[in-house]
Amino acid sequence: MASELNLKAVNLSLTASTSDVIYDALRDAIIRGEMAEGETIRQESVARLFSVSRIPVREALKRLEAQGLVTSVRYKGVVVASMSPSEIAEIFEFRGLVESKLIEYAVEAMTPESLELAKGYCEAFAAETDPAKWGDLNRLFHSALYRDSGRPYYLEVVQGANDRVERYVRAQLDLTEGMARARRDHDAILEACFKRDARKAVTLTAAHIHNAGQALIRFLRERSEG
Amino acid sequence: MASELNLKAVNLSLTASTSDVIYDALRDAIIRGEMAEGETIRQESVARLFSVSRIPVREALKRLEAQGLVTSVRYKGVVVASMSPSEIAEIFEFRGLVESKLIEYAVEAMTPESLELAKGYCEAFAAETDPAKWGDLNRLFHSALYRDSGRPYYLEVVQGANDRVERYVRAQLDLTEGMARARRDHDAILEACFKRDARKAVTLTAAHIHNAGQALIRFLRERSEG
DNA sequence: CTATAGTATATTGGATCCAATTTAGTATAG
DNA sequence: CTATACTAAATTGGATCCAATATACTATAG
Repeated sequence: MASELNLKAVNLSLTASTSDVIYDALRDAIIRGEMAEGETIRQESVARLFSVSRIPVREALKRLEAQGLVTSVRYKGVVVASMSPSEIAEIFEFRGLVESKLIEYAVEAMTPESLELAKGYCEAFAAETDPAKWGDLNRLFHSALYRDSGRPYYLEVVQGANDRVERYVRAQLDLTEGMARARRDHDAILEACFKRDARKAVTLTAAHIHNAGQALIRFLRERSEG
Repeated sequence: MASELNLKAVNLSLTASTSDVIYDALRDAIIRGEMAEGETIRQESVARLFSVSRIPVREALKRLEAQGLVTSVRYKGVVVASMSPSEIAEIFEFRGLVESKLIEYAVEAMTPESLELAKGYCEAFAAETDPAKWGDLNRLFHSALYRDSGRPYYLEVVQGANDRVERYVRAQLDLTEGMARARRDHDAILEACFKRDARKAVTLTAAHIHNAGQALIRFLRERSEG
């Protein structure tokens, strides 16, 4: 009978709870840099924003805390986590280690669809003129590349690492050299993937992340001085 | 005046909330394998256990969910997460990748205190006759080795990875060959550290984790068949 | 006797209320 | 005028209550 009514079957057990919606929204806002680091998040103001009580807000905040995106002090509140240059450097180093492995595993297994997907994002990234969208396209491109790695846990960990530095990556891309460099790097990595040259893809990926990290640290140091 | 009263100064802001206590207790129980995988955790029963309301229990569960130690389905409840052999294998592979790097960074920087600490845990592990304590000592030994790596984020990630497989590692150590092998591996790794032979420590660590993973997977397959 | 519909119970998700603590503001002693 | 003690407001942590949903149970039609 459902077929007659032309209904799309959705598993209601898996629909998002209020807490989930708030978690996603806050995570997004933090990652995108829409909330300044160190800014305190008031339970009541978030609750008002979504017209709900503080209960689901608190649950969302606990999850964000577990992911390291906010830090919380009892009876004082939670603040958007901030990272020192050395912490940022460590995350980039870590990403280099893990994402190199991911691309190695993925290149061999990469399907034509994934290659086309990556190509699409790569081109969209290069063509995009709105800086606000660079971050998303950058991430979509890399995700497409790692898609066939067959390593869901690695992907989960890398996502967590990227979440923590995403706001800084976006800042770095805004630098004209940052974006130009990223475009060139992406083209080269994509080409290596098309050629099934895992070795080269690994080297390029490691260098890509390393360089982005270095440029970012330089940028942050300059900004803090000047 | 505090000095006269002979009080120990503690930062009250940092004391554990009810939610924290419950989180720690549940995490511990899950990791140690005291709760069977697939077992559902009822908010009310946990709340009664600690003589509190369900609110802090729910917050603790959200954190556990964010760490992947439980999975939750709306209106049904949360269950202790279970892992397939391939998921377990992936985690061991991942651990090999990251912990190899950790030992590499640590060996160069390792202080005499850390070496002594590791030695102490290594000996305690080898001498321990109570299988229930093997898991703790095993982890303490490895933590001591990585302590001076200067990579807090790596350590955080490795802890998360270990949390997910700890219960299986404990099962594997219970096998007589498992424990014997672990003792030998630990001795060799420790010796390499004392000799400041980073290269060797890396190789041995990678092999140690790889072998433990292999033995575990074999054990799990045998058990599921027989 | 079985399968289905309907009902009661158990459980989770969220709202509201109260307690504990911090923070901002005010008064007062020196 | 400044530093400290006190008070009031704001904020978080937790308890209790209600709503939404799932599960177990019962009755009934066939």
